[in-house]
Amino acid sequence: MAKERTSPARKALSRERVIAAAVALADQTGYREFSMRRLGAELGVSPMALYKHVGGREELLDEMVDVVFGELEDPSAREDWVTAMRRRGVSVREALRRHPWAVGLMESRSNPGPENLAHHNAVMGCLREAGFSFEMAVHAYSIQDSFIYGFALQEKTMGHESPEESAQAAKTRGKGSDGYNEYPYLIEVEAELARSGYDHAAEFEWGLSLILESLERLRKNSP
Amino acid sequence: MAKERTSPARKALSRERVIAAAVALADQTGYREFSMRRLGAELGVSPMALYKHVGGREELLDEMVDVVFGELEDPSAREDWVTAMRRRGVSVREALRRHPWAVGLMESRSNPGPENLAHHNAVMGCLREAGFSFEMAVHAYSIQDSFIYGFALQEKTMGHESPEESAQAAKTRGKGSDGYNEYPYLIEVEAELARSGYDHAAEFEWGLSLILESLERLRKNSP
DNA sequence: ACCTGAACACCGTTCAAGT
DNA sequence: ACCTGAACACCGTTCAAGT
Repeated sequence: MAKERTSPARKALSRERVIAAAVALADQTGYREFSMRRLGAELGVSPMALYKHVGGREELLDEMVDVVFGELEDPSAREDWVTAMRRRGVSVREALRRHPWAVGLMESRSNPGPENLAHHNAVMGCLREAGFSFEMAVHAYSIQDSFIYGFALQEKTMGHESPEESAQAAKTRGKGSDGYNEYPYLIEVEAELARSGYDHAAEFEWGLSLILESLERLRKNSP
Repeated sequence: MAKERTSPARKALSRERVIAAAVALADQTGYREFSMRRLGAELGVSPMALYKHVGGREELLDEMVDVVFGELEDPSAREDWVTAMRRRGVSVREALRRHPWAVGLMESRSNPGPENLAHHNAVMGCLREAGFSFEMAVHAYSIQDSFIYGFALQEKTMGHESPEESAQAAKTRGKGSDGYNEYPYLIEVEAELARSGYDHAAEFEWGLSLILESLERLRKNSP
């Protein structure tokens, strides 16, 4: 018999397997708990084995971020630009809810991966094809992504509660917070949120719509 | 002579001195390099001495973030709400340029400090007094902060270059990037940025204005 | 070729000990 | 009352050694 695996229990490591396991580990444990050593343990391997496949922590993070970019909706479809952008915006928010560790990272990697480049190209293409000038397309891209990533940042903090859950949270928070007495408008917020809750998805779509409709108005009123 | 300082060289530690030194250290070295041990060294003291004054790393970060909130412009002034909000928005961006380590942290601290609460109360108050309904004021607050913090996040990545510097950067980046050939719209971006550069301040104010003017339109057209 | 152990230079934090 | 040293349980990463 020719060359045979001596320890057959574990599948051989590969770059793809390391990256996939890294994303899964970060999804489960969060960014704070994610480490090379834990990832090694998760794969049943010494931490140093990883370095034969991924170069280092920073390079691995680059790859993980590109996995998330790969999950975003491609706006190149032939719909009108507003619904194309709305859908891709919603898909970014949803991807960042699945992968909260990616929130501060999507726009902070200094060497973007292929999925990242392809997505940026597709968004810019969608806007240019819709008739935006170059300057306007840059503005439109900037304001959308600022809103989307900023919203994701805030939502990450406030948690993934449903409207009902956040109403309950606000109610119990209101009890102990005597320190709020100097802040009448914050008391109103707590009281109203305790009544009706806070619907993150609805808030996101309200903001995204305002931005897209304003951009569409500008697009229509230009040469 | 009564009780006298035995080691006079170092001023005595205090909560305030620790917090101020922490902000200064983070400003200089960035979030990545900031640590309790380095802060101790900076203050000429063992790392463990800090724990008599600040409870721990997380509590210290809470206090540092509240220092930044204390630097924001108070929108309670009696101007019209649009310029009040515009000014406070600009002041948030500027504060986050002075303190880039605070970018992911402003909206992610789970127990807000007094400056944080006072600022939120003032913003909400400004919007309510301007005639926004409670629901609309929440929308208006959410979309503004999403945009502002998201913009700061992106700007932090791209660096604090002047328009001229970023033009130069885009030019040299364009040379080596043969991989961009599949992405025609990205090539356009690189080419245009190499010509005109990218003015972060102008981009920020364009986006903020679009949001504020859209909100003002909604406010005027309501009961 | 692929993986490992020991080591290095770091973390935050606890706790008993010093003054 | 305030600070320290040694220790614990972690990091990312290098490098010589194993198979």
